[in-house]
Amino acid sequence: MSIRIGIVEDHSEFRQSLCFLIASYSDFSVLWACSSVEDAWKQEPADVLLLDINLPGQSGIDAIPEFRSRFPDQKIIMLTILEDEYHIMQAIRNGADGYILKKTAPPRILDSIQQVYEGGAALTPMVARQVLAFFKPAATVQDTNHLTPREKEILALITEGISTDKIADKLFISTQTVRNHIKNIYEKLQVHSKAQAVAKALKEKLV
Amino acid sequence: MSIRIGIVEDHSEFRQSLCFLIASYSDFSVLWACSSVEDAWKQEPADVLLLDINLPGQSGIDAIPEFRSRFPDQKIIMLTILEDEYHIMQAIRNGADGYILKKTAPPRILDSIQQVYEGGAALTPMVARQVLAFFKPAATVQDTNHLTPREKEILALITEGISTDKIADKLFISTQTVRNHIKNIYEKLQVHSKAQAVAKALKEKLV
DNA sequence: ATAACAATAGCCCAAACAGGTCATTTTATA
DNA sequence: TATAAAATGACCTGTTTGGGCTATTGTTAT
Repeated sequence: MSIRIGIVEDHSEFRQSLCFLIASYSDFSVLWACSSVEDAWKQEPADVLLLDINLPGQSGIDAIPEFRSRFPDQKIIMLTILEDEYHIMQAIRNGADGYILKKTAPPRILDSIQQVYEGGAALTPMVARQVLAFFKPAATVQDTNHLTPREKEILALITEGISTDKIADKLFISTQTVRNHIKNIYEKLQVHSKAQAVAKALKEKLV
Repeated sequence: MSIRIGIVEDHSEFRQSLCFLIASYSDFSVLWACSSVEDAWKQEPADVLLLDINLPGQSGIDAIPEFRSRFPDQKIIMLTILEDEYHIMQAIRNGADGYILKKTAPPRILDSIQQVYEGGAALTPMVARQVLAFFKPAATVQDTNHLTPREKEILALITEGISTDKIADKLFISTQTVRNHIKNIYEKLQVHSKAQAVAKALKEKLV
């Protein structure tokens, strides 16, 4: 069974090229292709949606939430020429699973579709760079200084809801050791359970 | 001129494999390969550095800032088996240009090196997904609506770190009832422990 | 060299928790 | 007035956690 793709792209030439490209691989098939968000509502859900931003009528970015609520399982990849921070971040905040540029080499576009279909996210390298840039100035002035690196690491894993045993597996140390670290964390944070530790860590941005 | 690569990887077998892989492409060459951060300081700057996280001595993540200040032009790609949020975000905050998993197919590893060398960033799809997840806080407002008022109330108390028994006392209902509510909350939030419930509630502002 | 700290690992016990199934009552609303 | 949803309560089982200990190995700083 091939991955069924929906295309929303108003530039007819590029839309045609995409269709030909996709049709030339047996793993992919074009379920439908249209030129506006409004037309897309009349279509059945695809596995993966290739969505342009600049469209006649509603913008592709603004349509993401509605696509998601109508067809929660349909993955959404933005395929656009826009590579500015504003559009990238808006798309991501609205829930896009991928953001790739039209100038991307055809095989890479198909790679991205495959990756997103498999549950990953796909970002063109230059887009990925801008996304990562958002995290650099962080440097979170942490009050956690009294927590050792190992303790911070374990607290972060607890905050992800991972059990003591799983943390031990992940860090390649014994369960006992993890439990000791947890006890020390509790003492430093003045809490008595994982739920409290998670609350404190998240509320005070220790993680 | 080929892209000169530095490798810091303590697992000798994997290090060898990487060297062979890279050597088999004319566009890439291994400038040096060593097994610890400490050894890496003795090497000359590479174009792109493949850096493991779990290493004897200093962790690859902690070494990123020093690599960056010593050799600002050297790109850094984390190449690791760790795919948890904590390590990913730490690496990004510290300034990594890429984060890919060791299980990545060899051609994709080389793709990533090329992309990073060209000024982009490279993220394995599953890593990209976790990074993007950081930007969608809203979206889940809907999800809270299916929690009943009583469930929200109890979730809030759990988030304060109060035990099941104490919650029962506070609400003048039996411990069993509280436990049933908690079970229902777990099912609706798709979690399996209080720590996870607190994390989800706080991260998605359900409380 | 010695003290302090971090990270590792183990033991025991009691309390808390998670998962499963079932049943009753109240409340809202179609 | 059916009926669906919410809130209440219970039993059983096995797992996880929290708190109390001790102890070894490194590393760091005095």
